[in-house]
Amino acid sequence: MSDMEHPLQPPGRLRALASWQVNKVSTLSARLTAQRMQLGARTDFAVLAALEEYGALSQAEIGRRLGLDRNDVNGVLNRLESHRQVDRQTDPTDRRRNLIRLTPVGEAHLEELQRHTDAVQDTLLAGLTPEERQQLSHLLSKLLDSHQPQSA
Amino acid sequence: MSDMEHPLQPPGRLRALASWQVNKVSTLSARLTAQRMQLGARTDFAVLAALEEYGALSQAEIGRRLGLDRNDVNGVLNRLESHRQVDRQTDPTDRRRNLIRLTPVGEAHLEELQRHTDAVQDTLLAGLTPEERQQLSHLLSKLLDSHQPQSA
DNA sequence: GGCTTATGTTGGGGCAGCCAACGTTGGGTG
DNA sequence: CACCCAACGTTGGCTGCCCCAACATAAGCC
Repeated sequence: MSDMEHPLQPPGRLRALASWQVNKVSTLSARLTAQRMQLGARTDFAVLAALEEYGALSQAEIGRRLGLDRNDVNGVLNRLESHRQVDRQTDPTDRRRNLIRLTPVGEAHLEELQRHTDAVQDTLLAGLTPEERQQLSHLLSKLLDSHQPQSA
Repeated sequence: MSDMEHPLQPPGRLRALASWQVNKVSTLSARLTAQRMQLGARTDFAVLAALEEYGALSQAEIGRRLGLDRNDVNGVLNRLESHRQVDRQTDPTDRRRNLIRLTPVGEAHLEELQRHTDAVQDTLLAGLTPEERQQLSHLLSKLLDSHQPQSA
């Protein structure tokens, strides 16, 4: 072996850094996602999932639940609405709000994205045992929960 | 209390998704970072750390070790060089390469950034016990290692 | 000598998070 | 009631990060 190729490892100051690791895993996940679908579909998936689980929501409420900025929610909805995946109409009981509703087209799209998402998930976590996956998810959940007002 | 504020939880389809969780933790980390330093300082820190640990490197090698694009490495180095934190000169043994060297100014800056980074780290992981932090870091390392050719 | 490869550089595209501002609407208070 | 404040949707813009394409130069290989 002698002094074969350098391992090309990142410096130790970074290897130990949780924020660095998380960043890398995040972009890795983005890369894997881009191989199977449009990158922006991740946000679409999140919004559609929120509507499917909670029914009609206002744009601000979507943003709060997903940790997204109001502006960005607006942009996503414009795209979804143009594809008829979502229905947008002013709330009669509060004319400031827009009530966003999932259409059948949107539901179908949600399920399709779910399949792609699951596939990405499997690829991403391929190196971990089922127990480790569960552990990782649990730790991340706990971390996120500890930062309650993760507004946006 | 009755039916106080909705929990404002994200939909279940996302809560269980490792890629979603990782994304959220990553942006959370970015937010915490932005409170203490320039956002771009994260990449500066990475580059400076690589130079400090491995000595003089070429730009391409920096990119490979950190998982950064050659172009972006170039941009960072332009900034670092303009601040005299880094020294750039063509490698006499291979005139294609630029040998990048850390200057004393750069070393000082690295240590300063290290302090800020540690503080961010503590805030980010505040909700986890030391054992959990170690576990999380270990799992993320294993995940990253399982995707060897994480080129850039 | 020619071929391929690597390197640095320039320029550009796209996504994501964020902030500021505006007009509209509701809720509350005087 | 008039008034002020808070929330909402919308527009526009900025920054960081990842990525791709192209080019000229320089090394290495046959």
